[in-house]
Amino acid sequence: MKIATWNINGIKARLEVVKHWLETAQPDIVCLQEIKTIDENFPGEAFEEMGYNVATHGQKSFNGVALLSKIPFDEVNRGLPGDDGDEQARFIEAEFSTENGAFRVAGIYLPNGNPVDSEKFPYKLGWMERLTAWTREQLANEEPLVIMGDYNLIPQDIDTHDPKAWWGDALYHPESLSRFRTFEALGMTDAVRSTTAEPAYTFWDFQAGAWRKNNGIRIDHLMLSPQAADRLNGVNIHRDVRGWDKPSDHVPVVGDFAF
DNA sequence: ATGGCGGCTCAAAGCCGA
Repeated sequence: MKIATWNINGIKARLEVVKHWLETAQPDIVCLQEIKTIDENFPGEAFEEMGYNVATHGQKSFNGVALLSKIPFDEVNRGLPGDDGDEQARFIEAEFSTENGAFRVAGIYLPNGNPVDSEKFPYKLGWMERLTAWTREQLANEEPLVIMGDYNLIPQDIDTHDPKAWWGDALYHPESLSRFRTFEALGMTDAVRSTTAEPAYTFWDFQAGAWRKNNGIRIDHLMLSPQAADRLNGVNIHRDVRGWDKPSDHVPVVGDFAF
């Protein structure tokens, strides 16, 4: 089963690109981030015509996540628990069942957190702590769990073309990394890094010729519970998509699982 | 060399992203 994450940077501007990618890649489950629209305006019919079930957690103008799945949802939950005052749409998760058992998939758009001297940075850190708390609860179920999305986090030097330039940014900051290490220490495996030691970027800025110069960073991740990691056959970053017409600044990351 | 974008919106210039 192919399970994918992709920050599309606006569904209105990206619908044709997303449809084309779905046709070529044929993923079974996809989480989209930054749909940038309310649920009512998400073009769910376009994906239903392609055989997907659709669930969204949208928001006007900014943020917003969606799940597309060729197998039916057993249950869908929207919003990251732990802060009733958080109105940003950044989290959706669903339970699925197959003849080989149940598994859970969460799609996240983790806050950027810049600038670090603003209220956005503690919001990011708090969001990461809430994600860790939710994950700790889920792991007690001992089922395959994939938490994937735009983490807005650079795990190591190798995940950026210019570590010195990025160090101290909210995406590569000791406080952000501290929360990420705690999350990993629960037993969550970074799918890409578990299969390659090479640089493998997932984002190239629209500005400054970043794509042409391969000035990328790796911030889109599939993080796996032990039971999901056991069933990982492989993972691919579809970097060619960055070179298509009207691209997002992120590319899809696809895990292949023995579910 | 250095700077270079793109999507969103009360629809123009301002906010946001990473």
